[in-house]
Amino acid sequence: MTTPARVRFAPSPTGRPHVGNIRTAMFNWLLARHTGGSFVLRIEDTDVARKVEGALESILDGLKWLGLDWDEGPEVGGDYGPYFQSQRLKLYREAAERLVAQGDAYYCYCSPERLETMRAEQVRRKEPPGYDRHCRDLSREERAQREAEGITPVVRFKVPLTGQTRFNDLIFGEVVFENSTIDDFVLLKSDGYPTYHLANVVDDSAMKISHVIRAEEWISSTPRHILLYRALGLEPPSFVHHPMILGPDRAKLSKRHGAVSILEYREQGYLPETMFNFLSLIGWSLDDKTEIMTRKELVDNFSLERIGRTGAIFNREKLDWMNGVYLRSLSGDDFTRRAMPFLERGLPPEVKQPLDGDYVGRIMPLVQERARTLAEVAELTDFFFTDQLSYEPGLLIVKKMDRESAVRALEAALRKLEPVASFDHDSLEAVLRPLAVELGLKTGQLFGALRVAVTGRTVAPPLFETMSVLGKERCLARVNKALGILRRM
RNA sequence: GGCGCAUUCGUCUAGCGGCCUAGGACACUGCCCUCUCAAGGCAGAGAUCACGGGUUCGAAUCCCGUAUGCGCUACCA
Repeated sequence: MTTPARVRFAPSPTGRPHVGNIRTAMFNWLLARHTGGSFVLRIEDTDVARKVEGALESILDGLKWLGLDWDEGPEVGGDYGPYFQSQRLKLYREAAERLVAQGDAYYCYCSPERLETMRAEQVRRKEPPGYDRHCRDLSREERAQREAEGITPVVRFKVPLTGQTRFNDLIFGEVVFENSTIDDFVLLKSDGYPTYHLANVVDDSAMKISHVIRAEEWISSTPRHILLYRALGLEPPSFVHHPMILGPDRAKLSKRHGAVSILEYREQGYLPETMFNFLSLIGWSLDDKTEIMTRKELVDNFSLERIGRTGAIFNREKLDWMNGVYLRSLSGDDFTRRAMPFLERGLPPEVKQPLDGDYVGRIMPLVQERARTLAEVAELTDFFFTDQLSYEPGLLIVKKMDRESAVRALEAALRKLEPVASFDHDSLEAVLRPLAVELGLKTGQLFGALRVAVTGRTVAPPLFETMSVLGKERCLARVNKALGILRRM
C-alpha cells in the first residue's frame, strides 16, 4: 500500500462518538498516514429527525483527543467542500433527477402508512420484506394525478430485476449478491434530503475517495452503492469492510453493554495513548507478540492486509491492564499533571481546593504504579487530603494480635516516633523495624496496625513513604486517635 | 423468513500445506520478591483449531456440506 490513499470518516451527528465508529476513523486515519494520503472528515447530517445538539462538537472532541487530525473537513476546509452534507443538497438532487431522466430511478408516492401495512403483510406471510415496486411503472397520467393530490414523492432507485452485483472487498474478498434480492431503495426523501446511499456515492466520488473503510454492517448495502456508481457512470472506490466490536454477549457493542463513547473512557481516566493502542488491536494485529505500540509504530506498520475477519469482544480487563502499562510509562510530572483534574473532581467535598501542587507532586509517585485509571487516583489517595478517616476499629487488630498487644504496639510506636526529627523514609525505617523485634511482632503486624491507623485502610502505598509524605504531626495525631478508638473497644 | 459474513485457549490474537505434540497477550492458579497492595520474575492450567466429508504423501491452513453466531432487511446512518 504505497500509493497515497484518500479516505474519509463520515459520522452522523446523532450522539456521542461510539468507540466502534472511532475505531473506524482510526483505521481510515492510519491508512492515510501510512500511505502519506489524506484523511477527510465529512459530516453526514442528512437525518433531520435524529440530529442531536452538540453531537458534532463531541465527535470532533473525541477525534482530537485521540490525535486523529483531519486534512479536510469542518474547521479546516479543503478543496472538495463543503464537508457537511446538508450543504450539498443540490448535488444529490441533481444526481437523483439525472437518474430519473435516464430511467434508472423513479418517483414514488406511496404513503408511510401503505409501506407499513405492506411490510406487516410481508412479515405475516413470511416473505422477504421490501418495497413492492408499486410506483415503479406509473404512467404519466397516474403521476400527474398524484402530483395534483399534493403528494411529495420520494425518488427510488430502479434496481435491476436480474443479474448479480459483486465486489471484491479488500478484507472479506469476493462478495456476490443477486439483484433480485435488493429492493428499490430510496435515494431522495420527501423532505429533499438524500439517504445515506445516494449522498455517500455522490460525495465519495466527488471527493475522490480511494478507499471506503467502514464497518462490516455495511456489506449488505454495498451492492446498492455499486449499482449507483454504475448508473451514474462513476468509478467505485475500493471497499474495505472491517469486523465489528462486540459486547460480552457477542452482539454489536451498544449502550446496554456499558460505556460506548470514547468520551466516557476519557472521563473514566483512560489515556488517549491507551485507547489508541487498544482500539487498534481490536481486529488488527502486527504479529504474534507485539501489543504495546506507539502511534508512530502503528502508523509505520499499519496495513489493511492484517485486519481480521471476525468480530471482537471489547475486553475491559485487558484495557485496564494496558492503561496501567501506559500510566506507569509516564514521567512523574506528566502523571501528576494528568491526574490533577481527576483528583480535583474525585476527592471528598471537605477537601480544601485548590490543592497544593507540591504536596500532590509528592503523593502521586506513590500510586502511579498502582493505578489502572486516572479516576482511581482520588480514591487511592484521599486519606492524604482529609483527616476524616473512617474505618472498622477491628482493622487495627492485625492477625494473631489482640486489643492489648495492638494498644501496646501503637503506644510504643508513638514513643519511638515522637523524638524522630526528620520524618523521612530511612529514619522511619531505622526506628520502626527494630521496634517490631523489640515487641516480638512480625513487621507485617506492626506495620499493618500502623497502616490502618495512619491511612484508615489495609491496602495503601508503602508505609514509610506514606508517613513521610503525611508528615509527623498528622501521623502522630492519627496514631493517637487510633489508640483512643482501641481503648474504647 | 430472505440475503450476506464469520467460526483457533474464557477473551484478544499468531498461523496463509510440512517449522504446530498450535505461539503470544489479558484474565486465572501456584511460587519468588515483600510492611499491605501493586509492579516485577518464574512456573502452571487452559484450544480434540465448530462438526462431517473430501483433495493431498501430508490440512488449523485448500474444496463441499451441516450447525451455530452475528449483521442487514427504514423516506436511520
